[in-house]
Amino acid sequence: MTSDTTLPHYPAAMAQLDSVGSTLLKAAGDLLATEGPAALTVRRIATAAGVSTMNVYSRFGGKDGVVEHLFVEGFSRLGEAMNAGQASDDSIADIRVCGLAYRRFAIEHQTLYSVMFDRVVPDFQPSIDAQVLAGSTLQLLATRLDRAMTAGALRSADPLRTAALVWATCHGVVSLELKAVGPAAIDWPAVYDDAMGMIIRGLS
Amino acid sequence: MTSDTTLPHYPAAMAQLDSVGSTLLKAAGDLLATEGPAALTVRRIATAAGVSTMNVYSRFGGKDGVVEHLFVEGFSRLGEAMNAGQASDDSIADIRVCGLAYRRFAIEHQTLYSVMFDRVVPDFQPSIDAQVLAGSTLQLLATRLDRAMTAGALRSADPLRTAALVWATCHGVVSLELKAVGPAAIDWPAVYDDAMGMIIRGLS
DNA sequence: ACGATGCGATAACAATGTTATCTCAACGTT
DNA sequence: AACGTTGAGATAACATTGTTATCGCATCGT
Repeated sequence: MTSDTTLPHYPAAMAQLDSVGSTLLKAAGDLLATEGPAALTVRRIATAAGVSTMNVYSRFGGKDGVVEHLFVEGFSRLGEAMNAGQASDDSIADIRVCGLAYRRFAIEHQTLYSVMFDRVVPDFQPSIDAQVLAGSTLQLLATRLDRAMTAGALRSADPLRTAALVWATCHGVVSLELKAVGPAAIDWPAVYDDAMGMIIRGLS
Repeated sequence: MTSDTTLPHYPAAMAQLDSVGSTLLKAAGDLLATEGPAALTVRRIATAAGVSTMNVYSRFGGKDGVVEHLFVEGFSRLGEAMNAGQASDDSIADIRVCGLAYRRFAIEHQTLYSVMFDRVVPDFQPSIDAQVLAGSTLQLLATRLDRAMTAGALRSADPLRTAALVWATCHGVVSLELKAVGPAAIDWPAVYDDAMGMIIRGLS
């Protein structure tokens, strides 16, 4: 629903992409989604886009440039997903909705999520700008938490630091679920629900 | 302190390693710790150990075999670290000590931690046995939580599921800290303390 | 003492990211 | 209008990776 409006932190670099550049990016995204990070090779991206290998270098400066675009695009889409549910009169319920949207995004876009949060592409390090943009996703959550605090539903605290805590908790559960560490018997969706309950109770 | 005793889940494969094999493993571990996952190449491991490349294949079946050994060794050492503080009469304090030991391990062994929890080595997937062993680390935490529950310090719940929740929370905070996502202004050690407080309060 | 066997080192191979070379079409200048 | 220049893009080359094949030679059994 926010797709028709301009996102506040949307990367400027994405706007000045020509047709070949955007085709390459789309091919890379599809490749990542369908075959995983191992399929993200320069040659496969180029051939999937129907252009020659060198375009990756002239447009993006190399493989890492493509990955960085996927990285920032991932955070933009994550921000959209968390922002989908609008604010209601129940600030606690809003936080729950936000958390569930977070998990849904991670599950539905596992490989993209792994590019954003794991070091799945060797030697790739997001630029400072990209990291700042990634961090700005926290503001969404901080705003929601601040509202819950002023409404008295949560105890007062630094909203940004609290947002980091909530984010880390959600990320941790999703992360372990996706990596399948721990006994297979663990009901991770239930653990995620437990986590949201623990967050609400622990911060009240 | 448990290094002179047999660990319950210590991988049997490590016991039947000859001198060359253990030298290779040591070289790989040092390489990983000092230069990061990118330095973990078959040739560098072998030359660092002073043997020829083929030994990696005859001993471990390839690079992934070495990585799997580092993987299970990492979880064994993590288990040791979390088990270092013995049980006291304050079950809540024990849990805090356990959590702090977890963070210290992750910070002190960042690259090993990334092998254990990020997909930092392309195409490496731990075997089922290794995953089970990794999951068994949860038992340590589950035991501590169970004691706190029977002592009345925490509300009753499935200990294993609660352990998964606590583990995921700690992992999430450490993980985001190590990856430096989010604003640089965030005081992650403080967030970690917040997390432990939230856990205790949220599960009481 | 001689042949077989098997281990290990060297070399070869496929695939990766990246860089260099080369071609040729489009443009400006006279 | 013709010619030199420039620049983009494709092909090919290069270094490095994991892995496999080949070959030599020591060791063991008979």
